[in-house]
Amino acid sequence: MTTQCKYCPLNRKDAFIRLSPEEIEFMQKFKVGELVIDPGTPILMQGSNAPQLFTALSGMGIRERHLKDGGKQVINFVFPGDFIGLQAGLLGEMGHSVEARTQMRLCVFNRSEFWSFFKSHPERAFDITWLGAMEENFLGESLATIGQRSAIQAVAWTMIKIFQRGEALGMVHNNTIELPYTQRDVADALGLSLVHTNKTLGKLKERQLASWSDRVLQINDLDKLAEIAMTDVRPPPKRPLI
Amino acid sequence: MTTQCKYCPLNRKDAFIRLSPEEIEFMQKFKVGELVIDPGTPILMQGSNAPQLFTALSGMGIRERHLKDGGKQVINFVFPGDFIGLQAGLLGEMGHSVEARTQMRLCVFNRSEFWSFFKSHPERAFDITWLGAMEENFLGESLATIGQRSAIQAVAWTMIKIFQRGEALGMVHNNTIELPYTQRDVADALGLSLVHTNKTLGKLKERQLASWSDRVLQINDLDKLAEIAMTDVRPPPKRPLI
DNA sequence: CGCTGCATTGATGAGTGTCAAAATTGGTGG
DNA sequence: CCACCAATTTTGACACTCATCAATGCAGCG
Repeated sequence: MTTQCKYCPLNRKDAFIRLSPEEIEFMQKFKVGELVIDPGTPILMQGSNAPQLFTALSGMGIRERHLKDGGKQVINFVFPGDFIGLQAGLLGEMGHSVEARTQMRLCVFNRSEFWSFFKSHPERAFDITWLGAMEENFLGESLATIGQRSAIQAVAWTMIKIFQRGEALGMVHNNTIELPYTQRDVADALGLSLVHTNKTLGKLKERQLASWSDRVLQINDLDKLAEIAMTDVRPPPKRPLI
Repeated sequence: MTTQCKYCPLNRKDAFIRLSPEEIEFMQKFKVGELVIDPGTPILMQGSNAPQLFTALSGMGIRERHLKDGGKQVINFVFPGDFIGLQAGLLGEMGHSVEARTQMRLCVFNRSEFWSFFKSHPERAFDITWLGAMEENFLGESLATIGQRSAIQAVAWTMIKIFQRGEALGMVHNNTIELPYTQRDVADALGLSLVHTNKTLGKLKERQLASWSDRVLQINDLDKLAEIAMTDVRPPPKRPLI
């Protein structure tokens, strides 16, 4: 088998808390395979009761919530190492959809074993809950962004968040990171119109703070960006890997 | 002792999954006491590493996130049965503050026992994670509200959510529920200005859909409200009680 | 009885949304 | 290699929701 957890490249990244050999062996039991999907492929659908859960091994995507009128709200961006399907596993129904934006490689777990996971390995159950709490924390910050920050503050905040996540994963080179997202994605994440998002990004470029074109985001002045966004430049803490 | 879990009035409400006598006995071991606080009292502070966690036994409050410029975002409203301090217990730091809006009675747990909680009772650990996932789900919906819905849609949505939570707790009589919140709280929850929130509530009253004055919210036409809010009138599922 | 906090109302303007079209990019097939 | 098409980015003009400012009313309270 070519999909052994002990060779999982994520476990070596310093974005994550290193799994012990025992933990790796344990996780291996739950892993039922790998899945490679193309950009645009839906991974989980809002409202669905998926039989499988995933961890993103590589590639990027988005979490989005669809509204009745056809509009959508981007909830978060999906990076390597993200656990996908927590709500399906616990609530039996996803509150949002997850869709690939690049080609992605996914680690696949059976939802039916989710419960035994909790019962047999409390440390790992704790880690799952930890991830849930982190996501809750992030969504609270996002709420504050959409609700309280102006367009330029919000866009600056988003660029910082994306950049710092990428940095922790070693995706940043020369203050530069390649992103598969469109300006529409960012607009939908911030509750702004596409046009206004575009113009706001233009302002950041004018001011030499950040420029995003040709799928590449370059951060020129992180501190000044953070000042505009009214946020700290605190890198994300190490996360457990599921 | 007057604070026995087996007499907990919440456990009889049909908003909650009934705890078995064994579970009640188990929870009793973690309970270290009760706390009664006045309106306006902070329960947990954003950024703090609280040694204690709580369950709201009675009364109401708000979760709010403070911004550097003095603004604030209300994250959610706190109702009886809500678990308070998940982030402190897991992440070691609260992402938001929690503040009482009425007098509240709180069930107090020691954070130091949180871990043994996970280790010794996986069912209860699962329940905690379930609550976290529900909160995450709700915050996603809130994001969609603030980001995508217009003022009147957002206000209608909020009234529905509050009303339905109250209903599950038996706080609704004659389509009427008493609320301790101010219009400022709602404005801060929706990222709207106080003035505009007031005027929007006025519109709902004009249209005979909902009226909120003298601390009492009356819902006249839930279905039409839901139509405006672009949402379903699905009551919240039963929750576990921690 | 004069506070103080909250609700209410009107007037004005800024920040964003909407509409429309052009420019750019990337992909595809001839 | 070019021509064409679809998706995305960019730009300008205009409209409108919502924020801000300011004043009044109203109730609770020491």
